[in-house]
Amino acid sequence: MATLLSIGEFARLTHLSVKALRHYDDLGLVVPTHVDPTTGYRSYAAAQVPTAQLIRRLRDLEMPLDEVGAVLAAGDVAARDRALVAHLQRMEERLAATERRVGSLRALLEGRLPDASVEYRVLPATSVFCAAAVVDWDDAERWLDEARESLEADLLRAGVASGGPFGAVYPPEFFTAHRGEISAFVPLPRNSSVSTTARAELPEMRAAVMVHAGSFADLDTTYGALGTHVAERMIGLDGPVREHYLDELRVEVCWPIADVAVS
Amino acid sequence: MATLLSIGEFARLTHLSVKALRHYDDLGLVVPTHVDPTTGYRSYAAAQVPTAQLIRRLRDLEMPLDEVGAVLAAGDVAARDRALVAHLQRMEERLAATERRVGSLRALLEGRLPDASVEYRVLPATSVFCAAAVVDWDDAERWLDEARESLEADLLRAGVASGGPFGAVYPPEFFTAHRGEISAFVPLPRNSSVSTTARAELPEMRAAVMVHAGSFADLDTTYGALGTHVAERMIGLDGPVREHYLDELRVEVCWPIADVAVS
DNA sequence: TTGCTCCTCACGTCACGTGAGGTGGC
DNA sequence: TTGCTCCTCACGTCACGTGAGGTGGC
Repeated sequence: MATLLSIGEFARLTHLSVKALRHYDDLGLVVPTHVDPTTGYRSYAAAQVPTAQLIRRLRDLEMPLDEVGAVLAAGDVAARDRALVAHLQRMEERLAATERRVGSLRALLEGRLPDASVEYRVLPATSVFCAAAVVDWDDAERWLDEARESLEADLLRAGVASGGPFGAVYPPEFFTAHRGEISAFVPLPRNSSVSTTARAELPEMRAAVMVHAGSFADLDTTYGALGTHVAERMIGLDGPVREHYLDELRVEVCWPIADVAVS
Repeated sequence: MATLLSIGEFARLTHLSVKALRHYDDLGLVVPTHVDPTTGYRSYAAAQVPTAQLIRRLRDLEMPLDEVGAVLAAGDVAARDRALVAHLQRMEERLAATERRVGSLRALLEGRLPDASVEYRVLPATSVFCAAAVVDWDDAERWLDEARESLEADLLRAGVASGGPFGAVYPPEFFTAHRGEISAFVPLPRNSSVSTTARAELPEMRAAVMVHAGSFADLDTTYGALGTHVAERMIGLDGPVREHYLDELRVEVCWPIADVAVS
């Protein structure tokens, strides 16, 4: 004879609102043990309190409801813990991103803007190992990290050293629609003869180049300075932008420009 | 002769999506300096880039758009900085809350549940200084802190010491609808004769009492244990719950029960 | 002429919250 | 009989994203 609780009582015990509980019922996350067929009144068992407490904690940590469902449905403790650890890791990443963004806001307010100079350059056609995928704006950094690892593993397998810094190509849609096909690449040494499916050729490109130094959260200021420079001189093209990741702190941004450009 | 940029170019310079830019135009946050009357094409000035960069940073930090608008419209730097500092402070509070919640999740998963015992007690009618307001669930902790400060200031002004721990009364709706009229109170000494508008009488109350020790993020587990205890014995009433804040770590939760209850 | 960017609705997303309008149990 | 809790739609919120369907400039 289990103790049954009305939805209002269950709400008070679990600190979940009645509206939230009905929503979780609709989604099948916490289904009342009994529903009166004529009135529709929900009755919860006291044994359902721990489930509700878990959901509340996961939601407090902003886990999406479909992932909450996966956690609840996880057959064994190991599968459940994997999902939980993955979420906690994402939260930590977001936390670190927030700190960088606070720094970036401070930098902007204090007028610490990039003062690097613009240089015109012809990037020669280059053989590369390349990985491409349609990626959402917010997933780009994560994807890029993975692509880098994968490409460096390819280099190792092929037994060649890289012929230059890791980089990526971003098409216009990536900036306008915050989603587009990014290509990540590692240059091969000149005259390298490896041939795998990952091998590709980057075409020659005339570019206005600016080196961004500092946090990636500030990268837009370099885009602003470089893009404004190019727009004022009316030499910009609509083509893809190339970035070269020189080291932890410096990114070379290469903005496509017309042939006519001179320094 | 300022440089004009199409919405696509402006998007690439600022790292804001075209859809977001149109949204900000609709809200009047970044209005293009020129809109073609026949085609509706938007043209942005290079001078609008810094505004866009500020918005991007504020949005990255999850500032709501109406507050962003207030920041942009702030007449002087002092007003702008007040709004920014207020937001950064809220972010820090949320960050601290997240850490507490991670701890709370760990505690639940590791089975570190409250094992305090339930005690039946008659809380006598009490004279108090009282502050009440309709408060949303998420604002409750902040409101309670303010109320406490204000009530303690009242005590000082009246020249009396408190007659017991600070506390609050929560009506059923507060738990079921996550919004309701909370009353915060400080007890007055017995036979105190101060009379101000803030003075009120808390009625006598029969209660099942459990002391919660630990983080407030875990308070629901005590509610679960206490509420289950009361429900199993069918002695619970639908009245308001009273909490007494004994010290930084301990809260006394008083659940209303029927007269018939005995231990 | 063909793409391409750009335009404006209208609707979708996510996790509920907010009423409207109505019914059963004490 | 009167409140009270509970019920089910239907729509609102927030900051955009996702198409649909269409037009101007090179």
